[in-house]
Amino acid sequence: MKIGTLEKRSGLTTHTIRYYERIGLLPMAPRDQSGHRDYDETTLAWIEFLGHLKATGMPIKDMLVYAQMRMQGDESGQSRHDLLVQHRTTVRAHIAKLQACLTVLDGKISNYAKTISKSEMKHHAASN
Amino acid sequence: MKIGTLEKRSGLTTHTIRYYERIGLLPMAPRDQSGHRDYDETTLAWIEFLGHLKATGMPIKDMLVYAQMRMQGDESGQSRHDLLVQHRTTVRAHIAKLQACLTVLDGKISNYAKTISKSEMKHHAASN
DNA sequence: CTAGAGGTTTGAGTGCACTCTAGGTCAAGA
DNA sequence: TCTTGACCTAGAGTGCACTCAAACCTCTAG
Repeated sequence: MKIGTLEKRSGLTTHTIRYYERIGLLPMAPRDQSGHRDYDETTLAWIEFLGHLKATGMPIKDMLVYAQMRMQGDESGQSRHDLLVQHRTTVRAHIAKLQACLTVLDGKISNYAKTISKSEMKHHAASN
Repeated sequence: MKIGTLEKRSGLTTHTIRYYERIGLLPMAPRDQSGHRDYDETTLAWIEFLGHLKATGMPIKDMLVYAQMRMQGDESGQSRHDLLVQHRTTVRAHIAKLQACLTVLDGKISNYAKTISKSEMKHHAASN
């Protein structure tokens, strides 16, 4: 698969794909006879997983650590497990915080709703 | 209340407080005779609310819109309400996405856990 | 055979949200 | 009186995660 295809299938731009390779998030892609990158399906799965880490707020630094361990092979299984467990804790805390904020937001919104319906009543009364 | 006190009570640095004022997120604080900012409790409440917007991922641009409406006074009640309702939708979607990612993460983690316990069994068998 | 689409590299530029620096003023305590 | 510390302004610098530019190469269709 060429980089343009991967762009369409992964949702990353070619710019970002090359950038990820440059910094080590993606392994150096094998090149064809004319020097063009040639990807297989596993890259797509890896990018998808990186997307999950990114979506849950993991900084690139940390993804890099995970990527390094992944390149080290099987012996890093425990460390990768630990890193993900650690990250999961962070994500859970983040969700909890968002939900708390959502509650505040709800309160604020219903406050506005009350104020608005009151001012509607006033207008209604005035127009009678 | 002086800016140093507000720093302690709000959790923002004085740098950030002045920056927020510069860009219009905080109203120009009244100054005392020597030109120092003098805050009251309402500023603290406002900063706290800004914190909720920030924590839920609202960009400063949007907070600025809300801040402008707030300065316009009561007539902006409806717009402020609408903005918050809009934002709430965004936040809910964000939480849903995080939870979906969390599920993926859980799957990955239990996969690692399985692999690790298998390799433990192998080591155990080898050491027997 | 030539235009155009898509690939390559290195390095510079962008947008966001701060964060810090330099150079100054001012009030209170030793 | 002198020093210390908290405050002031304008503007420069930082870190993150891209994003784009310039100059070049290579395959394919008309």
